[in-house]
Amino acid sequence: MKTPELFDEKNRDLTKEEILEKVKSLVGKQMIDIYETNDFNKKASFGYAIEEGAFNYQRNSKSEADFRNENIELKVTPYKRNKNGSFSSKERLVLNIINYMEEYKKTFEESSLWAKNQTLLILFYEHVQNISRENFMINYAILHQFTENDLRIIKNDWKTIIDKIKAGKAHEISEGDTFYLGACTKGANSDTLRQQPFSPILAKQRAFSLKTTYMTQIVKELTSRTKKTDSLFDYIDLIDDSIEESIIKKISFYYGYSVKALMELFDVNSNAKNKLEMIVNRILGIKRNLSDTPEFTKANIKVKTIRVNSNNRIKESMSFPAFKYEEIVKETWEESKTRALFESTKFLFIVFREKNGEFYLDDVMFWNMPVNLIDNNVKKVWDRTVEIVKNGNIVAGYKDNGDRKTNFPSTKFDSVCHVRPHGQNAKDVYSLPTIDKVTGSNVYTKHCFWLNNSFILKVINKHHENIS
DNA sequence: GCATGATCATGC
DNA sequence: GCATGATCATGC
Repeated sequence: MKTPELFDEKNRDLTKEEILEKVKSLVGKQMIDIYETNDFNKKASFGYAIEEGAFNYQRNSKSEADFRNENIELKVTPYKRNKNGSFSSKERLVLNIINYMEEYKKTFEESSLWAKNQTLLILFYEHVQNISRENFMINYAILHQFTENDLRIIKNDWKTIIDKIKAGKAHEISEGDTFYLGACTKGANSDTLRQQPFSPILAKQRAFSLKTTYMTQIVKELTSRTKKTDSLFDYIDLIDDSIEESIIKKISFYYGYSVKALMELFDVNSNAKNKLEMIVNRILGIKRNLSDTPEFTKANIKVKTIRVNSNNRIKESMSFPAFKYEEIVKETWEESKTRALFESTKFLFIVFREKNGEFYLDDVMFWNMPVNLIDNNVKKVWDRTVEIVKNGNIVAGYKDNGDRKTNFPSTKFDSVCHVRPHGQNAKDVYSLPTIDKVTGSNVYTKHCFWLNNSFILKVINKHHENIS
């Protein structure tokens, strides 16, 4: 095991060529190789082993980049293979901790973020289930510099975060606020709190980070040598450096057009089921789906088309991927998939309103769920759901037609969300951690969290009032 | 008429 | 075959 006096800080002054030379020798190496050839503690993280072992400088939390002469910051991060064979990033990439008391005084160019993270040397290793971490292998290394378009979006994201600090709302920062650059919680636990300059309320300690979805896009580019996906920027110009403004401006030009007129105008096949989304794609001039553009993938934006009936109601609530019963009972709320889903997703709502029997394009808005709703309403529903599953208490009884009635929290339980089936049919099931008391079965129909239609209506009506 | 259980349809 | 966005169907 290395002791500090053996480190040589001069290694932080290596030239770019020397750094890349060394990195080349690391690609294809397993953790165990790096531990052994560098006499390094096997319990250490891959990142530490590379910094202290392979590069022989002491790990630090300095505000300058690791390789200070070249201004290159070293990162080691995992990716994984999905069930369908594709690859995605396992985690967000954490950059530097945000000092709420200082960061707001700076311009982006002077920011701690930019000072340290202009150029990232990212080493990717594959995280594989059921193999010992010592055998994880570095498979890719890239010197990442932000493209001009990425940078414009990241600057805008940085400003969004800073604006929240300036408004005395550092405690309300959420990853869903921004597109590529997030502010994720970072500390010994989620209770690590810090002062903020414009409010007495202590805020969770957070770090700038590149969202998991942003990292996934990089992983996809590395792992697939084939097609490049449509870039949104091949079709639209960024206005005021913001995805948000650009898309709203382009779509809002067609406010008041009927679905029928838009379908004729953009030559959309009338039989298509997802015709509303197709219309939006055509308005933006995108060949495939808006949600498949790298920008929307990187920013984790879900596109949802919403129809408001003439009686000012939305017929359907909004569904999400089904949760796994066995998983959800093992999670804590803070670490749960459900919390992550609502915190990190940004929505693009495209609203069509019915008038005289026909739907008209009416509004476009980006939205993400405020943190207080996530940690109060959604948590309440989640807690109740977990309790029911844990106790084998899902089924409450049967209706006359044989349909089962459940104890899952309904729309009456909470104003924001509820739990309902979401599968191919009642036989589409996931296994239960506890046998259900009524059915005696160890499986149950897949369910998911749904946003209440009444809640969605409130969100879009409020937006409608604010702009008109 | 709505809430809730169930299911469809598409794409990978 | 399954995940996911979207919608149907009917008992209360």
